[in-house]
Amino acid sequence: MARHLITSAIPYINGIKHLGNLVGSQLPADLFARYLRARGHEVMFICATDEHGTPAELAAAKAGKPVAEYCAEMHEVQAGIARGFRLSFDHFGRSSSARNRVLTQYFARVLGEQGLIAEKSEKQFFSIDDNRFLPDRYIEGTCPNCGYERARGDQCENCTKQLDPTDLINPRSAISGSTNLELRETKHLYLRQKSLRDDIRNWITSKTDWPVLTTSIALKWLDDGDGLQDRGITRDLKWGVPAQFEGAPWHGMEGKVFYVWFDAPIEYIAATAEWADANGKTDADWQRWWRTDEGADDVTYTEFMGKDNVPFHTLSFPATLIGVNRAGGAQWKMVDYIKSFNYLNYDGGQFSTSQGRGVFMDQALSILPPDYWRWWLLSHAPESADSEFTWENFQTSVNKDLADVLGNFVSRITKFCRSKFGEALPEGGTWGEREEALVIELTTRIRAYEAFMEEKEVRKAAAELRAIWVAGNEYLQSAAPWTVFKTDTAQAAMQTRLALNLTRLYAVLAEPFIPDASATMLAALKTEDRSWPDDLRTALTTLPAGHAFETPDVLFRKIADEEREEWQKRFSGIRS
RNA sequence: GGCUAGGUAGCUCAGCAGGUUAGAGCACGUGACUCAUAAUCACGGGGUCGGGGGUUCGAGUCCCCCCCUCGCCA
Repeated sequence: MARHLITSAIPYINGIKHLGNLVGSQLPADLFARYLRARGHEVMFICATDEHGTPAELAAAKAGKPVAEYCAEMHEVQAGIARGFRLSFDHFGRSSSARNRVLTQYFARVLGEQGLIAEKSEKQFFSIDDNRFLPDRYIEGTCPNCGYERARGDQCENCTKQLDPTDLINPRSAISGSTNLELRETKHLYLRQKSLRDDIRNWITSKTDWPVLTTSIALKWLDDGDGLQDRGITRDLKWGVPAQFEGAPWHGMEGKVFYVWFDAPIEYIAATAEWADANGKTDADWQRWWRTDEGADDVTYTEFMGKDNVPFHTLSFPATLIGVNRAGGAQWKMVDYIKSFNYLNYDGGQFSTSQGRGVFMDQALSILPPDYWRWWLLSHAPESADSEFTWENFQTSVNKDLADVLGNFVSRITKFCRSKFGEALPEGGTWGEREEALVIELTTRIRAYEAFMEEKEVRKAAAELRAIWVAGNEYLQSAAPWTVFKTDTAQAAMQTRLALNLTRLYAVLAEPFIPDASATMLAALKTEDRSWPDDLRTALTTLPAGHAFETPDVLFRKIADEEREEWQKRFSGIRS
């Protein structure tokens, strides 16, 4: 019995995420959380929406709504889709919550008191017509290097040259197109990460069991070029956590907010506090997950994210926590393991939110139930390298694995039993060599499955689970109760009873991957016994002779070629 | 240009403290079975492990060079 804190990278608020986002963080995190719960561990699984920043303000303006209202609505939309995919968050929070505002300001204050925050003055473009400062990438102009007329202030997309907004010829606002810009002096806070470089490096290098993908990205940022740079943690915006507050160790930050990447990871903690608020718990109840001085010592904390999020989770957020812990007051839990993922590509190119390319979460649910997506995405998770979604692969994988191997197993044994013995587990017969051999094989495979799940080796766990399903079909095929029935009814009864117990076992083992089908299987077997198969002999005799069941409908219908072709066409275009 | 990861059967991938005839799933072929969602099970064909050198008794597995893909950074 252990305590596991699990967080998934928090999705940005301005729209519905695509399947690549889902498989890179929320879905594998959910798999892990469900598995650990099934094993009887205490789990706190946290996610949230990341709501601050310029993109949210602009999206709200485009929708003609106040930004707070827009975020509240989009949060509900994303929460609904998460439920649709059966993501089992203990809490799905909001980075715009009061809890996050308080915590973010608290962390900033302590960092300031520790001398880890510097004030810097700099010049930034202010758009008079938009009445706002413009982030680098929201300024467009002519590239001084290649003459491309739509270069962005951070980089020219045409010649890839890195730019400073002031380099641009004829700069204009990307929001309104206005050229009525002026450079204004503005003051910002910087997190002095540079001074924490050695602490961060020591911490990273102590994590010898992390995926190379995670540590190599972190070390690269630590050491490349001039090494880790101090990072601006405030912005000239209205929508965010106010940077000037009572007790702040600085002045003159009125009208400024913390940068979205400063408050977003703090939301992991805040969302746990939101969980406590929403469930009538006390501060101590959430602090025992995050405060090592308040009982979080025995917590194992695992983060899930796509590779683009790694720098923030290996450098900026740890820098914040190291700095605050240094103050000697509250001691905050740092991550124990970061599971990072590569990208999922779509049919020969990239998924793209901005271009609307690929399949988005709401669209996916509108054409097929969540288990189909969960199974395909997890069994093809981009762990060792980028992987690719194609409709053909999706169709054959899902039809073969779910419909033929698992679904048909359940179908054939329940229907066979119903026609020969009726809808209750039949009595009689004794185990022989074939059954003993099955116990040995399943024991080996289930122990391997457990190991892969604990190591968060998602694809390998999926492959092992599938092999466990196949073992059931092999058993039935060689036992052939339909033939045995003709000469030895009792023996056929034993074989049937065993196979129906296998069905319960499959429901328990597969629950982290395909929770809906798992629930359907248990309901059909009229049992709520989800006990984990520590001992296979026990697991395969859990349902006794005489136990009634219901023959379920088809568990997974197959995807037809015509459907696949239609979807292929429908999703090849651009989402509006 | 620098760096990370990768280039293994038609497809998706595993393998690598270096060691007998290189593995899995899908696809393909043959057979078995008929309980089942035209499902299942068995067997089989198929790879000069990106290319070239080197170390070694022996190299997808280590070293060097080159080519290609993806990403990050400059």
